[in-house]
Amino acid sequence: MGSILSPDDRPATDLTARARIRDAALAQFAEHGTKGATLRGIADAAGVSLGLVQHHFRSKEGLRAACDDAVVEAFRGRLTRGTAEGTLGEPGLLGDLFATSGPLLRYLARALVDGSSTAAAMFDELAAGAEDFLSRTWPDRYPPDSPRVRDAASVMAAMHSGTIVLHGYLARRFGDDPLDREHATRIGLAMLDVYASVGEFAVSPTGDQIRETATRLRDHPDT
Amino acid sequence: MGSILSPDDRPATDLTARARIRDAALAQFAEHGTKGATLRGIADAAGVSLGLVQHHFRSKEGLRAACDDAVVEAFRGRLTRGTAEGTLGEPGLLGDLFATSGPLLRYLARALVDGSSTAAAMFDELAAGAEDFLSRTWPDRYPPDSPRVRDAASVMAAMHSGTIVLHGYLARRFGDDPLDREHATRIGLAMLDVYASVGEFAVSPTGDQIRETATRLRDHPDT
DNA sequence: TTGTAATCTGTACAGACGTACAGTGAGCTC
DNA sequence: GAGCTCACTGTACGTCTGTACAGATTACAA
Repeated sequence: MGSILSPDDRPATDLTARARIRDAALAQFAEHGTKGATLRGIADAAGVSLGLVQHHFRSKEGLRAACDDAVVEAFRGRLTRGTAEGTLGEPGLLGDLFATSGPLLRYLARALVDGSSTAAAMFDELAAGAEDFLSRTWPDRYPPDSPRVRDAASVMAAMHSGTIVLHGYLARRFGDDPLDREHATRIGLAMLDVYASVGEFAVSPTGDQIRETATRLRDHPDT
Repeated sequence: MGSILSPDDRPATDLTARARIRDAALAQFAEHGTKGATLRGIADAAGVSLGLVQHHFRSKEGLRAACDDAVVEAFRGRLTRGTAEGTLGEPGLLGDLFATSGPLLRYLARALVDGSSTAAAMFDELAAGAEDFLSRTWPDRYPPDSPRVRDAASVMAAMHSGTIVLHGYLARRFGDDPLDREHATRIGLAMLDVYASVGEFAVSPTGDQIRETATRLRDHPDT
């Protein structure tokens, strides 16, 4: 049934037509966006007629909802487990996430921009995990529910999601698509490098200076 | 002429029709994407007829190119200056970037995902700046043109761009849109927080452990 | 005033889109 | 084997889209 959820080696013809349509929709939505993808294009990619797509999913919105469901189904275990273990916000999870099936992440990346409620929920879950991580690791710096931890966690979620949303540009610069399983860890390792180095920079005198300038600019927005 | 480039206080009716159309297109493209925005919707928003849009920009692609030109025009000075001063990759520039006109950044964020050559060039410029910054600040860690600095700079560019691309989610969580000038510095300050803290984490024993796991996973991709 | 170019409007058209629906055939039950 | 359900196809319809184009209006130069 899964096709994408449990990548078996069976040829595509062995899949249910319904699953084949959903997989094709996942790819088309990911590549062309919600508006750009067409039911006829999806039907062609799945090797079925336009009518069958309607028969199984009623409408375009219904098909999109089915794609959303497939994503949450695939990520549910991973996310809830991450939340339970309290490791959701730690950088390691992102690498784990990258190890997941590429098509799903590609779809999620587009859905994040096209604005689906599922993607929004996932972003919030990521931010909540980051908030928990920050508050747990540096309780004095990030008191739970403080504005500071809320801002930092939100931005952290956006930065990490950004590497998924913009994976196409990374693929172009890397030579390999980082969303393919064999190069999944490459983003994670680079992120560790960035954090280690720019982290040094952030606590350096120059970093303090930037922080002061920004703070002054925020409190006294003149010139 | 500028309208967006030099925000004067004159009412919209004082602007050239051509400039009004371009401004409306910027906003519509930013909100609905290249595919989702329609020439009729743009014409309505600008208060002109559909025919006039064609007259001034020939085609939808022509209008999009004009929007791209407006963006590079607005950013050219800023970016070249940043490159000359060698400050393009430093975190401070992002705050500077955020202080620019909101509509332009919103358009750029969408263009980055919809895939315009202009957006791609700007991403590359950002990555090149980050590469320069890393190599200049930590020459031994990031030898110029090494794979390591290339990976780190690419991911850094993606993370920073991510805060722009996903600004809608930040706006929802912040309560204020961070792309409005008065809250421009909020993202920058939060980023400094994230870098300072996660930077500590990245060089901690736990960070080393994650790095080792990821490296082993990369070199020996078995279970 | 006449002529010419630029600005601007309205209509018309071909194609692509989502959706509705009649119809076909295979499998299954009673 | 009659009846039924379900997977599946093909066609048709109304709407929306980008584009083309004729014509009206204005600005300006000769």
